[in-house]
Amino acid sequence: MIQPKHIFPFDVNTQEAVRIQKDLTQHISFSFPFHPQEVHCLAGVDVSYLKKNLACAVIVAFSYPELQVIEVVHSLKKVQFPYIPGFLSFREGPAVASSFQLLKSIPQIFFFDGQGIAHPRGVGLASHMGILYNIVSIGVAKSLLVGQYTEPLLEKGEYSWIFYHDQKIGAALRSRKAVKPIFVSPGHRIDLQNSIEWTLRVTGKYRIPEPTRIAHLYADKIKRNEVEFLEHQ
DNA sequence: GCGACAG
DNA sequence: ATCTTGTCGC
Repeated sequence: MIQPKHIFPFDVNTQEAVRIQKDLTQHISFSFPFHPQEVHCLAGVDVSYLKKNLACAVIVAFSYPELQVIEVVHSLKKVQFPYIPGFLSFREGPAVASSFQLLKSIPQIFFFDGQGIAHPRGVGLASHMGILYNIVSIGVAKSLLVGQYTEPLLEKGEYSWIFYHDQKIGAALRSRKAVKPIFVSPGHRIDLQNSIEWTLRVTGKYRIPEPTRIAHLYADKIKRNEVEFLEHQ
Protein backbone atom coordinates (compact mmCIF):
# COMPACT_ATOMS: atom_id res chain seq x y z
CA MET A 1 0.00 0.00 0.00
CA ILE A 2 1.13 3.50 -0.81
CA GLN A 3 1.17 5.66 2.27
CA PRO A 4 0.50 9.38 1.99
CA LYS A 5 3.54 11.53 2.64
CA HIS A 6 1.42 14.17 4.29
CA ILE A 7 -2.16 14.35 5.47
CA PHE A 8 -3.98 17.39 4.25
CA PRO A 9 -7.26 18.66 5.60
CA PHE A 10 -9.63 18.63 2.66
CA ASP A 11 -12.49 20.27 4.54
CA VAL A 12 -11.33 23.80 3.91
CA ASN A 13 -12.70 26.95 2.35
CA THR A 14 -11.40 28.41 -0.88
CA GLN A 15 -9.05 30.84 0.82
CA GLU A 16 -7.36 28.06 2.73
CA ALA A 17 -7.35 25.97 -0.44
CA VAL A 18 -5.43 28.70 -2.25
CA ARG A 19 -2.87 28.80 0.54
CA ILE A 20 -2.48 25.03 0.44
CA GLN A 21 -2.02 25.06 -3.32
CA LYS A 22 0.57 27.81 -3.22
CA ASP A 23 2.47 25.87 -0.59
CA LEU A 24 2.26 22.60 -2.53
CA THR A 25 3.73 24.26 -5.61
CA GLN A 26 7.07 24.52 -3.85
CA HIS A 27 7.28 20.75 -3.45
CA ILE A 28 6.80 19.70 -7.07
CA SER A 29 9.72 17.80 -8.58
CA PHE A 30 10.31 17.27 -12.29
CA SER A 31 13.04 14.65 -12.25
CA PHE A 32 11.80 11.25 -13.39
CA PRO A 33 13.08 8.65 -10.90
CA PHE A 34 13.02 5.60 -13.17
CA HIS A 35 14.86 4.26 -16.15
CA PRO A 36 12.17 3.75 -18.79
CA GLN A 37 13.07 0.07 -18.91
CA GLU A 38 12.27 -0.55 -15.26
CA VAL A 39 8.66 0.60 -15.42
CA HIS A 40 6.39 -2.43 -15.25
CA CYS A 41 3.31 -1.14 -13.46
CA LEU A 42 1.16 1.89 -14.30
CA ALA A 43 -2.17 3.21 -13.10
CA GLY A 44 -5.04 5.34 -14.30
CA VAL A 45 -7.14 7.45 -11.95
CA ASP A 46 -10.60 8.70 -12.90
CA VAL A 47 -12.75 10.97 -10.82
CA SER A 48 -16.42 11.71 -11.44
CA TYR A 49 -19.69 12.30 -9.70
CA LEU A 50 -22.60 10.18 -8.74
CA LYS A 51 -25.87 11.55 -7.57
CA LYS A 52 -26.46 12.45 -3.94
CA ASN A 53 -23.29 14.50 -3.71
CA LEU A 54 -21.10 11.46 -4.00
CA ALA A 55 -17.68 11.68 -5.60
CA CYS A 56 -16.35 8.51 -7.20
CA ALA A 57 -12.66 7.75 -7.63
CA VAL A 58 -11.45 4.71 -9.55
CA ILE A 59 -7.84 3.54 -9.73
CA VAL A 60 -6.88 0.84 -12.21
CA ALA A 61 -3.41 -0.70 -12.12
CA PHE A 62 -1.91 -2.13 -15.31
CA SER A 63 1.11 -4.22 -16.20
CA TYR A 64 3.50 -2.53 -18.59
CA PRO A 65 4.05 -2.81 -21.47
CA GLU A 66 1.25 -5.36 -21.79
CA LEU A 67 -1.30 -2.96 -20.31
CA GLN A 68 -3.25 -5.80 -18.75
CA VAL A 69 -5.49 -4.82 -15.86
CA ILE A 70 -4.06 -6.21 -12.64
CA GLU A 71 -6.13 -4.37 -10.03
CA VAL A 72 -9.19 -2.15 -9.80
CA VAL A 73 -10.24 -0.25 -6.70
CA HIS A 74 -12.84 2.43 -6.20
CA SER A 75 -14.44 4.42 -3.44
CA LEU A 76 -17.24 6.87 -2.99
CA LYS A 77 -17.05 9.90 -0.75
CA LYS A 78 -19.61 12.56 0.00
CA VAL A 79 -18.35 15.83 -1.45
CA GLN A 80 -18.04 18.76 0.92
CA PHE A 81 -16.59 21.19 -1.57
CA PRO A 82 -18.37 22.59 -4.64
CA TYR A 83 -16.99 22.21 -8.11
CA ILE A 84 -14.97 25.34 -8.77
CA PRO A 85 -12.52 25.33 -11.68
CA GLY A 86 -9.06 25.29 -10.13
CA PHE A 87 -10.17 23.46 -6.98
CA LEU A 88 -11.12 20.05 -8.31
CA SER A 89 -8.76 18.24 -5.95
CA PHE A 90 -10.59 19.58 -2.92
CA ARG A 91 -13.80 18.08 -4.24
CA GLU A 92 -12.45 14.76 -5.50
CA GLY A 93 -9.32 14.39 -3.40
CA PRO A 94 -10.94 12.61 -0.45
CA ALA A 95 -12.37 9.92 -2.73
CA VAL A 96 -9.01 9.49 -4.43
CA ALA A 97 -7.27 9.21 -1.06
CA SER A 98 -9.80 6.62 0.00
CA SER A 99 -9.09 4.58 -3.12
CA PHE A 100 -5.37 4.76 -2.44
CA GLN A 101 -5.97 3.03 0.86
CA LEU A 102 -7.47 0.09 -0.99
CA LEU A 103 -4.74 -0.20 -3.61
CA LYS A 104 -2.34 -3.09 -3.12
CA SER A 105 -0.27 -2.60 -6.27
CA ILE A 106 2.54 -0.08 -6.38
CA PRO A 107 2.26 1.58 -9.79
CA GLN A 108 5.34 3.53 -10.82
CA ILE A 109 3.43 6.11 -12.85
CA PHE A 110 -0.11 7.43 -12.30
CA PHE A 111 -2.16 9.04 -15.04
CA PHE A 112 -4.83 11.39 -13.73
CA ASP A 113 -8.04 12.55 -15.31
CA GLY A 114 -7.28 16.26 -14.91
CA GLN A 115 -4.47 18.79 -14.94
CA GLY A 116 -0.96 18.55 -13.55
CA ILE A 117 0.85 21.88 -13.34
CA ALA A 118 -1.30 23.41 -16.08
CA HIS A 119 -3.34 25.10 -13.39
CA PRO A 120 -3.90 28.69 -12.16
CA ARG A 121 -1.54 28.10 -9.23
CA GLY A 122 0.44 25.23 -10.72
CA VAL A 123 -1.22 22.49 -8.69
CA GLY A 124 -3.89 20.55 -10.53
CA LEU A 125 -5.35 17.26 -9.31
CA ALA A 126 -2.44 15.19 -10.66
CA SER A 127 0.15 17.39 -8.98
CA HIS A 128 -1.77 17.62 -5.72
CA MET A 129 -2.20 13.88 -5.36
CA GLY A 130 1.29 13.30 -6.68
CA ILE A 131 2.84 15.39 -3.92
CA LEU A 132 0.53 13.95 -1.29
CA TYR A 133 1.52 10.38 -2.12
CA ASN A 134 5.02 11.09 -3.38
CA ILE A 135 4.27 9.33 -6.64
CA VAL A 136 5.06 9.98 -10.28
CA SER A 137 1.93 11.53 -11.72
CA ILE A 138 0.86 12.95 -15.07
CA GLY A 139 -2.17 15.12 -15.79
CA VAL A 140 -4.16 14.06 -18.84
CA ALA A 141 -7.13 16.40 -19.29
CA LYS A 142 -9.80 16.38 -21.95
CA SER A 143 -10.06 20.16 -22.01
CA LEU A 144 -7.96 23.18 -21.17
CA LEU A 145 -8.11 24.93 -17.82
CA VAL A 146 -5.61 27.76 -18.27
CA GLY A 147 -3.09 28.90 -20.85
CA GLN A 148 -2.94 29.28 -24.61
CA TYR A 149 -1.81 26.92 -27.32
CA THR A 150 -1.70 26.80 -31.07
CA GLU A 151 -3.46 23.98 -32.85
CA PRO A 152 -1.06 21.04 -33.21
CA LEU A 153 -0.66 19.29 -36.57
CA LEU A 154 -3.31 16.68 -37.31
CA GLU A 155 -1.26 13.48 -37.14
CA LYS A 156 -1.26 11.32 -34.03
CA GLY A 157 1.71 12.19 -31.83
CA GLU A 158 1.91 15.84 -32.87
CA TYR A 159 1.72 18.41 -30.11
CA SER A 160 2.16 22.08 -29.32
CA TRP A 161 3.05 23.79 -26.08
CA ILE A 162 0.63 25.31 -23.64
CA PHE A 163 1.89 28.64 -22.33
CA TYR A 164 0.68 30.47 -19.27
CA HIS A 165 2.28 33.66 -17.96
CA ASP A 166 5.15 33.07 -20.41
CA GLN A 167 5.78 29.67 -18.88
CA LYS A 168 5.64 26.39 -20.78
CA ILE A 169 3.29 24.35 -18.61
CA GLY A 170 2.01 21.54 -20.80
CA ALA A 171 1.21 20.25 -24.25
CA ALA A 172 -1.85 19.97 -26.46
CA LEU A 173 -1.28 16.45 -27.72
CA ARG A 174 -2.95 14.91 -30.74
CA SER A 175 -3.63 11.44 -29.40
CA ARG A 176 -5.50 10.41 -32.54
CA LYS A 177 -5.46 11.70 -36.07
CA ALA A 178 -7.63 14.79 -36.52
CA VAL A 179 -9.37 14.69 -33.15
CA LYS A 180 -9.43 17.36 -30.47
CA PRO A 181 -6.11 17.24 -28.61
CA ILE A 182 -5.72 16.12 -25.01
CA PHE A 183 -3.91 18.38 -22.54
CA VAL A 184 -0.90 16.83 -20.91
CA SER A 185 1.11 18.36 -18.09
CA PRO A 186 3.54 17.04 -15.49
CA GLY A 187 1.96 16.13 -12.19
CA HIS A 188 4.91 15.31 -9.94
CA ARG A 189 8.37 13.74 -10.28
CA ILE A 190 8.35 13.93 -14.09
CA ASP A 191 9.06 16.61 -16.67
CA LEU A 192 6.91 17.71 -19.58
CA GLN A 193 8.80 15.82 -22.27
CA ASN A 194 8.60 12.55 -20.37
CA SER A 195 4.95 13.20 -19.59
CA ILE A 196 4.22 13.44 -23.31
CA GLU A 197 6.29 10.38 -24.15
CA TRP A 198 4.71 8.21 -21.49
CA THR A 199 1.26 9.37 -22.45
CA LEU A 200 1.90 8.34 -26.04
CA ARG A 201 3.25 4.97 -24.91
CA VAL A 202 -0.07 4.14 -23.27
CA THR A 203 -2.27 5.57 -25.99
CA GLY A 204 -3.91 3.10 -28.35
CA LYS A 205 -6.63 3.66 -30.88
CA TYR A 206 -8.67 6.02 -28.73
CA ARG A 207 -8.32 9.70 -27.96
CA ILE A 208 -8.05 9.05 -24.23
CA PRO A 209 -4.95 7.09 -23.14
CA GLU A 210 -5.70 3.58 -21.88
CA PRO A 211 -5.09 4.10 -18.14
CA THR A 212 -7.66 6.85 -17.64
CA ARG A 213 -9.92 5.53 -20.39
CA ILE A 214 -10.26 2.14 -18.73
CA ALA A 215 -10.63 3.70 -15.30
CA HIS A 216 -13.48 5.78 -16.69
CA LEU A 217 -15.18 2.67 -18.08
CA TYR A 218 -15.09 1.14 -14.59
CA ALA A 219 -16.57 4.34 -13.19
CA ASP A 220 -19.46 4.01 -15.64
CA LYS A 221 -19.96 0.42 -14.60
CA ILE A 222 -20.06 1.44 -10.96
CA LYS A 223 -22.66 4.09 -11.70
CA ARG A 224 -24.87 1.65 -13.57
CA ASN A 225 -24.70 -1.39 -11.32
CA GLU A 226 -23.53 -0.74 -7.83
CA VAL A 227 -24.76 2.65 -6.79
CA GLU A 228 -27.66 1.51 -4.62
CA PHE A 229 -25.52 -1.01 -2.81
CA LEU A 230 -22.67 1.38 -2.29
CA GLU A 231 -24.87 4.19 -1.03
CA HIS A 232 -25.44 2.21 2.14
CA GLN A 233 -21.77 2.12 3.00
C1' DG B 1 -17.15 44.78 -14.08
C1' DC B 2 -16.99 40.83 -17.70
C1' DG B 3 -15.71 36.53 -19.47
C1' DA B 4 -13.21 31.92 -18.78
C1' DC B 5 -13.50 27.88 -16.43
C1' DA B 6 -10.10 20.28 -15.26
C1' DG B 7 -14.40 17.06 -13.59
C1' DA C 1 -19.66 15.90 -14.77
C1' DT C 2 -24.84 15.38 -16.47
C1' DC C 3 -29.33 15.70 -19.55
C1' DT C 4 -29.74 12.41 -24.48
C1' DT C 5 -30.91 9.37 -30.60
C1' DG C 6 -29.57 9.06 -34.33
C1' DT C 7 -26.12 10.08 -37.39
C1' DC C 8 -22.11 11.92 -40.21
C1' DG C 9 -17.33 10.70 -41.14
C1' DC C 10 -12.62 8.43 -41.07
